[in-house]
Amino acid sequence: MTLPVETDNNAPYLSGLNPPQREAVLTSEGPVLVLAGAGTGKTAALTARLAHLLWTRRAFPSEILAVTFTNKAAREMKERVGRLVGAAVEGMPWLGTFHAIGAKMLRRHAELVGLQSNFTILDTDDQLRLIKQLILAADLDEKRWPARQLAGLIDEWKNKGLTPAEIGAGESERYGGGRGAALYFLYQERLKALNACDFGDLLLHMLVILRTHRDVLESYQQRFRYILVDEYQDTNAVQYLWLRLLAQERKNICCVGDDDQSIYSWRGALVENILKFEKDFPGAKVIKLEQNYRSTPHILAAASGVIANNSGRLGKTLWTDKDEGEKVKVLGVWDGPEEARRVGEEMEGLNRGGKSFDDMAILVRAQHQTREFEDRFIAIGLPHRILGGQRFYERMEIRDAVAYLRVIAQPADDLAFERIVNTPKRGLGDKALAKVHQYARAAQVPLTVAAARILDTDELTPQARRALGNLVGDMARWRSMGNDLQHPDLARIVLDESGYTAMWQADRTAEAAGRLENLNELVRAMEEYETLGAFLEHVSLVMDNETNADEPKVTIMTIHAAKGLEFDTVFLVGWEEGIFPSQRALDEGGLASLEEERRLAYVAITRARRKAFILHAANRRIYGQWNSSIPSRFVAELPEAHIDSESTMTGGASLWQANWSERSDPFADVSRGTGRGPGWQRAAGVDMKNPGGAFTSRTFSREPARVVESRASAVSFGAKARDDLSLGMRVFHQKFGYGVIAEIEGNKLEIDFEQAGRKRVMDSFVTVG
DNA sequence: ATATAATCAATTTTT
DNA sequence: TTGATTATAT
Repeated sequence: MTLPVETDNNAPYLSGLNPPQREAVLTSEGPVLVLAGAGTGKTAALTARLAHLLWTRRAFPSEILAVTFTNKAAREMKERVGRLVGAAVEGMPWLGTFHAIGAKMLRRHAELVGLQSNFTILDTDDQLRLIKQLILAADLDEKRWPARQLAGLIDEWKNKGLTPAEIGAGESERYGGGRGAALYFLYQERLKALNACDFGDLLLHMLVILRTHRDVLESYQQRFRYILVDEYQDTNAVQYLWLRLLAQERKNICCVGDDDQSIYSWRGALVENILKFEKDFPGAKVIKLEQNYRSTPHILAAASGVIANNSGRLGKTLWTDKDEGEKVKVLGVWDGPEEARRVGEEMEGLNRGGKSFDDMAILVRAQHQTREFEDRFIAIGLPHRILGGQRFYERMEIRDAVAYLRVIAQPADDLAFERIVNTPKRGLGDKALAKVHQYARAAQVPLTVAAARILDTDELTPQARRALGNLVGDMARWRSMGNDLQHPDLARIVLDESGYTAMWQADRTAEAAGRLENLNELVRAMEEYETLGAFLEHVSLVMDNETNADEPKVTIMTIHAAKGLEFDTVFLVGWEEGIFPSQRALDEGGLASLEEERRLAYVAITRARRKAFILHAANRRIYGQWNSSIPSRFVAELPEAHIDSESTMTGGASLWQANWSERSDPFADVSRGTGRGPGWQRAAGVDMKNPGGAFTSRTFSREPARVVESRASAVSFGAKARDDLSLGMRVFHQKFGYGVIAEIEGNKLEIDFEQAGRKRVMDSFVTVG
């Protein structure tokens, strides 16, 4: 501390902070770990800390590294610091997400890993298409070895900070019969050839550079006098290694997080990072923020009661000076539709009582649960928005448009070229494209170059040649126009001249108008960026969509998406074993996963300011099958003194609760659906014979149901035809409706449909009717 | 080259 | 059940 304490205490950015928050702000030197419970004013402390460093001239804005996980968090921090210290934030070039900062650094040192500084950043979709090509080339069966699996594996390795050379035989065995590492290597080679990298590379390449180039590492160690990390419990191995290298020299690193809110282990986050902080940075000061400014005592007690069942916590005790408020309401209902109905009624009631729909949210465990509520709310006209669906930049039309721009900005971008070469349709199909590919491979040039050159040969059919010639000519023209045209104007011209806009104008489907609107919005968004390159960087890194808030709406979203948000009233739905905690987590990750699910429950409850509802249904339809369900074990973990229970079924909640204590493992004889494995088949077997009566099947049918032959296996018996069908019989088909059998050929039928005309169909797809 | 039929696979999600 | 993806038929 160089400045007198008094000066510090009077500083404007300290007003309104409680003592531990102040400590977190003022302890600027040395390693600091701030354990910030939910709703304890973490962001306030964090931004004040930044303001403090700047205000007291401990560092220039360019000397502070401040990393967050999401763009939203970065934006918010920028805004709030700006409010405290004025325009100085403008000069904070190193405040951003891990990936944005990684990209920024990597552009400066790209040549050290064999890239040019204008490399493209591929999104998951591009990545997957590229991997599919590799799998095809490697002569692997894509059925047995899905591209997604390899993509996931490569991602996992990158998250762990492993380059292809560092993949051991055991790891390599996880894909393609031991070819995992080799394919990872090929993938990286391919990326290099495309002058591209994926998200993982933004961090991994930089880690490699920092490790192998002392001068680069030292220059960053010198530059970053202070390092600040938000959501530290979410860091993965690469990010951790990165931070450790960068902080090694000055050791002024401040990490903020909450071990109880670690819910991203499935994408590589390591809670251990936060648990072992004191070991990593000896002499670290640990500061706990425990005063909660968000929720009522009942809500906090409910959340604490649940999370207390976890082991290995750092341990915090949240408290508040707010008034008691209402107890958490636990509501048991008969089935999913009733759950939606009750939530809707409750929300309308609150709204009549003067609460805005904006202050209410429904939190689900999995995205598909949103449907039930959407259906219901559309039916009753309750204004709502569903968050976390498709993002703006993931929409087809946006990706197409961006692909056009990428090809123009980056001629080596083969993936973008492939995407647009026949969109809109210009008669360049598989075989024409295959020729271009072949040429490109032989000549070792990008597809755009190959396309131009192949025009001089007679390889293509005349019409394909003409179509490709037009496209190549257009692209050349657009590229040269790029020099003396504003990029939004260029984009408009490209979209028009390519026929892309026309394609959607001609489209009479319901979505077409919206897509055109999106394209307009895209061009408008471009105006905010200096160059086309800067815009493309934004597109690949900043995948969030601004939701325009017009009329008040209730929000429906996943718990994951709700982290960091808060609402007056929160509805936590689907608290049933198998749904929450999710069966898959339980099956795959054992106790560790169960504890993560519990943290998820903790996050969910702590989103509520005034009132939380927790619902569970006795019956639920999952993938078309009715299943019975029992309340989540988390319901039983809620401390009784802080909840009000109600059940709309006779017998009430006590019936369920009793079930829990009577048997140590209530699932031992219950087949629950996981969607795979024999357990799923058993469950399906039970319910097929007893549709809608799942309650009975669970409680009274002790015998494991026989495995029912699925339709798929009947089909695989090939020519064996059904014996219940004959010529002239009237049958029903899902897609075509009713029709009469005109011919039977083994298991294939010719049917004259009343609406759709004559079709050939497999017999397993029709029912007698 | 495209439209249509069959098959598959269904947590959480950022960048 | 639904939707997305892939294979097949026109």
